Amino acid sequence: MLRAAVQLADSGGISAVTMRRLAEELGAEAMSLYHHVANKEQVLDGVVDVIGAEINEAAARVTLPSRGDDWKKAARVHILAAREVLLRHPWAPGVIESRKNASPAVLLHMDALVGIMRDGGFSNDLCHHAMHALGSRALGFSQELFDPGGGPTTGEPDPVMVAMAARLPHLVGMLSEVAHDDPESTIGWCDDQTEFEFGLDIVLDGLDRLR
Amino acid sequence: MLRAAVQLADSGGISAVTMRRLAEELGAEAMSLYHHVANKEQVLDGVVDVIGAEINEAAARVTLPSRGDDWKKAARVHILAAREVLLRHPWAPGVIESRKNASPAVLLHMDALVGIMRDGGFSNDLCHHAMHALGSRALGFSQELFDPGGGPTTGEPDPVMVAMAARLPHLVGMLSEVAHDDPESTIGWCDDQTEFEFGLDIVLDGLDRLR
DNA sequence: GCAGCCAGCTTACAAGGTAAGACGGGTGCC
DNA sequence: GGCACCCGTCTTACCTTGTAAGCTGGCTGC
Repeated sequence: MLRAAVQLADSGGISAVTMRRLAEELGAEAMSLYHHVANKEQVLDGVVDVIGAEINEAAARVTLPSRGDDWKKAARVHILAAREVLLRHPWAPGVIESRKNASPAVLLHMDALVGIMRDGGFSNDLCHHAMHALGSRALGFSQELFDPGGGPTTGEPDPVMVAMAARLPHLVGMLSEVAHDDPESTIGWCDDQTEFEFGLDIVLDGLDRLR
Repeated sequence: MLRAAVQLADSGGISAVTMRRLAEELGAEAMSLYHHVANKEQVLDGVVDVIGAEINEAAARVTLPSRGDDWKKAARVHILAAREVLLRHPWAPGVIESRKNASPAVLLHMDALVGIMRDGGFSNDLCHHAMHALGSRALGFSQELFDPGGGPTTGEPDPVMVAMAARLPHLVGMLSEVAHDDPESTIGWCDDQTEFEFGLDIVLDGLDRLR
């Protein structure tokens, strides 16, 4: 059932996951699902856990030594492994963030990350701050604020936006200079690999300095 | 209409904002609203814009000089002003993240932030990276991964969680040492002021170093 | 005084989650 | 061998929500 839900989301986005469609996919009726889960929330919890398990598998494949200074490299590949999984499931970040309860699999991932930091010499207190500072980056994504799916210039320019642009001198100046290449390989708008790693490295470097 | 929507969300969460309830609040019928907006998405866009305007007002009240080394302090108070607004509207981060299109007011806020960085001597390219590295922190929040609303120990311990704990040595060790004080003044779980500022400072310091 | 528009209203529909029970077949106990 | 019980499934139906379609009454401009 959870596998089917992941498949549905992969092909049609998370909104494609309805109890009826899920049941249909399994050759059953919607209400039959309720003998296995209490409600849809539990389905989504389970889906997150499936993704979490996939992340743990991926992370296990790239484990590096993490003693002392090595912690940073180890944490980095750990996190980037998680990111690779999420790139295959672009709907997952949203679902993960919507969960009220922690997924066991995701907790395992976080535990491993804390373990790496402790190996690196972090105090428990610093680990705690570090996990918060990383936030969703620990799982391999960083929610971008706006996400113009189609592309920057679909059709003629919006007159409201043109009027707006005059009041955004810095932003317009910045964006006109910085072209957004490589629209592939992204989760969101500019959340491409480069930007993600840039932000990640800032945080990891900052933590290393505090270590 | 947008004001009423914000009020509804403030008192009952974002799920309280339905077209029918919104209309009722205004002494009208649901379908009447559709003469002013094309669909509910536009209502939410507008709501974000209202919050964005509130943020800009708050930020305008605490502007600091931003030349040279001062940029960091200026950016910091700018961002913390935004955060204060969002603390009054805990449902807003979720709505903001769900938007497909940028809100003019939020763009103004980001433009101001870029302006501060440029004053500080950032190149356009570094500004761009910086905005991505900040992500939602630029607006004053950082989505936490899990959000146990009620509290950590509601009722007796969940047996599944107890079994799980044995496999999470680092996490359990860390959390048992680090008690979570001050559950007030939070948006999410541990996203309290301290953690937010910790993460923010790491990023700002990292950017300052690259400046 | 009339055409036309504007903003509201009524009605109705299509999803979607899920409550309430009917049903059918297998199991364990007498 | 028979019967009570239970488990998993199905049918039906309800409620909530967004929104399509079209009616209506009053104001405005000619």
